[in-house]
Amino acid sequence: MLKNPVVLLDLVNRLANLMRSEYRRIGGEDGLQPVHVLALMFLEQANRFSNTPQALAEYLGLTKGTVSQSLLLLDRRGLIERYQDEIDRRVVRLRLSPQGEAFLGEANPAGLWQMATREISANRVRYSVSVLRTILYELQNFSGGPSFGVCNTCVYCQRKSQRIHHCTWFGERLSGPETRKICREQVPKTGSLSASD
Amino acid sequence: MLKNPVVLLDLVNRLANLMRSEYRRIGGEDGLQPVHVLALMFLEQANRFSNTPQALAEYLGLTKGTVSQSLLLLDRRGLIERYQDEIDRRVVRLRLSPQGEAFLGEANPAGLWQMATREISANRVRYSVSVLRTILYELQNFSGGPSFGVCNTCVYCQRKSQRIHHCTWFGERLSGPETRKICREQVPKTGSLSASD
DNA sequence: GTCTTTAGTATTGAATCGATATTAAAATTT
DNA sequence: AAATTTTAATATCGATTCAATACTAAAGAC
Repeated sequence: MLKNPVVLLDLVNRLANLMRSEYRRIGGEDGLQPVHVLALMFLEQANRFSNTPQALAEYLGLTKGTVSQSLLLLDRRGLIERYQDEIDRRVVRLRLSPQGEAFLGEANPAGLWQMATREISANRVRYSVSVLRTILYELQNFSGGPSFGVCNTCVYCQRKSQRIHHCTWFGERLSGPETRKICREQVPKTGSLSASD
Repeated sequence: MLKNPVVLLDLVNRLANLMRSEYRRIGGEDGLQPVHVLALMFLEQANRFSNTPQALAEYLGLTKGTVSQSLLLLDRRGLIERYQDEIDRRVVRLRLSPQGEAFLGEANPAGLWQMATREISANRVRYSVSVLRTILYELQNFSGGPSFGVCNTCVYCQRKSQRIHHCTWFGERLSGPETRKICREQVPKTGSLSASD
């Protein structure tokens, strides 16, 4: 007897397995493993508070030592750049190199997914996003890690005017595009969690 | 700029990463890797047309050689049993051993997930299941593998009477409990795909 | 100024994983 | 019916991931 939440878990597992195969296929041509493709995808989306090895390790659910190795490889291949943080000099910042961006542009790891979701209405996608986001938030509550949500759905993200946003967590101004990236400190607004049934 | 389907993909990836960590934590006490826990979970749910190494390989998105190694380990640990198919003697059938069932019962790999989804209404879960199932079906259309859905949502599953179901694909009778397991040949009914918006 | 904490890296060993080759049974063709 | 091809699964091997441990360096606490 299969209860519905378990069916949902099974679907998430299986979808992730399928996409993992896709990442393997895509990365294989360049000698990259699935985890490398996932890392590049993360760096493409991470905002400036979340582009560190530590954040990536939490996102992937791996140890920082393991992730350090993967980053070494990506660095050797010239797909990412590493630079020291100005203020806290222990912190390493990561960004995609032009080659890294070119790789993502050509390989397009989400392409298969986009084809598969093409026929699904925006409403249904939005609704599912809201449900999965709730689960993610609850999961991280129980297991202690950050939830990595999109900035503009966060309680700390305040809209000051047409173009200016402000993060009350980090106490910094945010540009419009920045608020559409992924942040490790994101805490979802209750509004964005309980979409109408 | 993040489009909504990509946000959904990101959520699926991240949820799967988190659950993978959970599987690692749970299996670690018994020296099992995440992939072993996933395999046991699959065998718990697979119906009698889908309990083979081949099907497991397709489910996990790995090669059959790789999966063969994992099964060897699970067999050595006494967590699964392998037996030959009566009719096609190339085929190996797999099932959980009593120890395997005991492990899943105690470790409860989906426990964290069930806690995280406890507060989410059955409607919202059902709706999300329907959306993800559609995506899974589309994904497998593009990439060629089977979709592994629950039997009773399949076009081939015919209800003959109160208790008797019939699979028009394999041409065999199915018991009620069997129709709630996962099948590799499942093709979702259109009804179960397009839940109302 | 010492101690503790935190971010990241190096090293090592176990385990996954794919590629290739092989075995054995079934299906197909001639 | 014999030969060929296909299919399910396993064995071997080498490359790669990954965790564990130890380590360095910077920041923060006392």
